[in-house]
Amino acid sequence: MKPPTITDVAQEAGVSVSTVSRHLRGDRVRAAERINRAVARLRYRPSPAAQSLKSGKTGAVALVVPDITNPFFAAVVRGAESITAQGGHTIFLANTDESDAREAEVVEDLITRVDGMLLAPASENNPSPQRLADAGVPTVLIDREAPSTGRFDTVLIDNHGGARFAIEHLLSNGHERIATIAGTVDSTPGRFRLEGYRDTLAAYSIELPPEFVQPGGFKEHGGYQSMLRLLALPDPPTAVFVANNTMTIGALRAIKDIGVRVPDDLSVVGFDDHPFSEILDPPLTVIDRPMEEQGALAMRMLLSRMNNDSSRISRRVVLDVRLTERASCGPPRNTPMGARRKAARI
Amino acid sequence: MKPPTITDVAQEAGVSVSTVSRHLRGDRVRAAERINRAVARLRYRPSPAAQSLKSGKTGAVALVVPDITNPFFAAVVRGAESITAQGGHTIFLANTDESDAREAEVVEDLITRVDGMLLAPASENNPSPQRLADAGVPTVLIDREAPSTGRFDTVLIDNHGGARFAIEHLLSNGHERIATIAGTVDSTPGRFRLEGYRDTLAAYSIELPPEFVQPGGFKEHGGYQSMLRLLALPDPPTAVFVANNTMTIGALRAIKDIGVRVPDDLSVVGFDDHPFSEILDPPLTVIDRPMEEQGALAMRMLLSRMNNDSSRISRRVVLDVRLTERASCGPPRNTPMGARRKAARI
DNA sequence: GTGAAAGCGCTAACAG
DNA sequence: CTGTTAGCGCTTTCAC
Repeated sequence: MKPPTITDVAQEAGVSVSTVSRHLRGDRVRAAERINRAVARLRYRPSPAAQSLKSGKTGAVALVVPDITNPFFAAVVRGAESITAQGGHTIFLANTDESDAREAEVVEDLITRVDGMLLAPASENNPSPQRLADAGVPTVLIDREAPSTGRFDTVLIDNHGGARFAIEHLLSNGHERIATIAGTVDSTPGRFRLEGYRDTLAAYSIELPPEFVQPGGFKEHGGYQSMLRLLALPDPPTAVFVANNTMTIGALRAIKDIGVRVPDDLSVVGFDDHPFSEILDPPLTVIDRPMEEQGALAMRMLLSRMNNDSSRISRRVVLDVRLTERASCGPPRNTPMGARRKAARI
Repeated sequence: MKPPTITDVAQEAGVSVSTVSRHLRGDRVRAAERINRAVARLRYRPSPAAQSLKSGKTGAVALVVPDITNPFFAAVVRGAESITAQGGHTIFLANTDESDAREAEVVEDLITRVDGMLLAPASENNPSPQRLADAGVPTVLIDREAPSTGRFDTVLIDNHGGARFAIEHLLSNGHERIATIAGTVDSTPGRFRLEGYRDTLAAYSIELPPEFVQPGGFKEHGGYQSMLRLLALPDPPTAVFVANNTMTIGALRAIKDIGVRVPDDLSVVGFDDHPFSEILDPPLTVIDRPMEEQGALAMRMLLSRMNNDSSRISRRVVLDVRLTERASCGPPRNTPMGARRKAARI
């Protein structure tokens, strides 16, 4: 019942193991046909363990993301897979659930099992990229930078610009009391989307109370809680920029629970599109980006690193984002005088 | 720059490799402290390739699903991970995109890399489970059965009953012209949800035109197209049962595009809950099930198979589902006489 | 307790 | 073009 080995195949085909090995790896061999038959008859499958013990290559790459449920990361996976499809690399997918601790475990475990890694670190003060570098595992960072910036190939998007687009869109609708539900602030997208929010408001000389920035940790529940707090403010915002799609789901649930109307009572802009965005009532205005391309690009860069490119200079790509306007934004409602007065005081 | 081996550690600690090996696997050893220090200093990590070449075990299990984007499968993953967390098994996740061909590739590739597999086959006439059985890889099927039913441990849900709950709910609202957007009909859930629909209608002596069954292939786009076709019928249904969550998204998009109102013009019941279901307008009535439990249970069964349990009899678990009533169903609207006449003719 | 040594299945010189 | 052979890093007898 033990699986057949290359020796069994060699015997069955009446050749030596090296001939079998050569044939399997593509060399021209006389006994090709006989070997094929032997392989088929025995249902021989080469042992990856033996292969990688010998060659030092595993034939696999890992793709580690904070949240597979998020359609953004799902798209990244598709993009990455589209590149490996033809070439013979297995992709191992792993989920860290936005947790540094979980990521450390996962990376530690995968580090010896793969030839390269695509990683979207849970946070910026996260040792994983360094571990990978120390272990000599080619690594490309996706969407999030490493503490020691500049040392890794990275595929980012223009988070700061995206936030700016969102805020300016709200501004152009006449809003000033604009709040944000921020992501994990020590992650690249969380940080820059928040900075984009702040810088844009500052550029328009708008000052807002600190409670207008609510942390949502990129999780649905965080979005829900944050929106609840925002809505409970004595002087609530007339517009909210939510820094990712999962938090937006939570935020909209809170909005629904409270009975606030969008966009009449509150305008909303999300970050990252989602299949559901269009069927919401009203459809959601979002900042969108080339998701699959981000995954595909990252995989191409990784493959190139793994193949040869040992250049010391790391590449840092920043992809553009754009505003997809739907119907969740409108002019601010008439604020009661009391609210106005308080607003003026800030 | 080569990674340190167990020999390096042995040298550094001044003991033999076997002592190091023993210590690492938990045996009591005198030089424990010294070995630990050597391991740390050298940053030694055992080579999984060498370990599994020797032991025949990979320390990994695979979890292969048709669509990671689907929150149902995401929940299954969480459930499965919750079981392995403590124990030392790496989980490799893989996506087959509802494709038999892709699944064959993925399974073929993983078959030599793991000690066991959790698989949700893309369809019932799919050779993968058989391949796994032939290769002697312990396998537990999730949500979908194998052609040779009864030979595999399987964790299912009551698809037929779920469909019945949905149809009876619609019936109790006064609907008779009930259509369905079916999933992949050659997959277990697709088949039984459709049979549940048919059997329930038959039990109430309701006959409907064949166009009332539209295939959606479990994909969002399929749901969209199917709903479009349903709505374009000269005599459209007053209610629709959509056989999974992703198709429901597509169906609702079509509904929105056409301008049909839910539940006024059309009542909708979905299968499988989704974070978005609650924030839709109206919130969606769905058939719900214990998703994480399905994953956790499957993983427990797999682990038990891998550990010892070589009993020939396979276990087949069927979990209950329930109707989560929200607001997407109501009484049928007044049908114009023309429609009535045609309906009577069927 | 510990060490020496035999392989696990495969690849890549090396010598024909 | 083909066969022989030496390991890759580790676990596990087997003797001590």
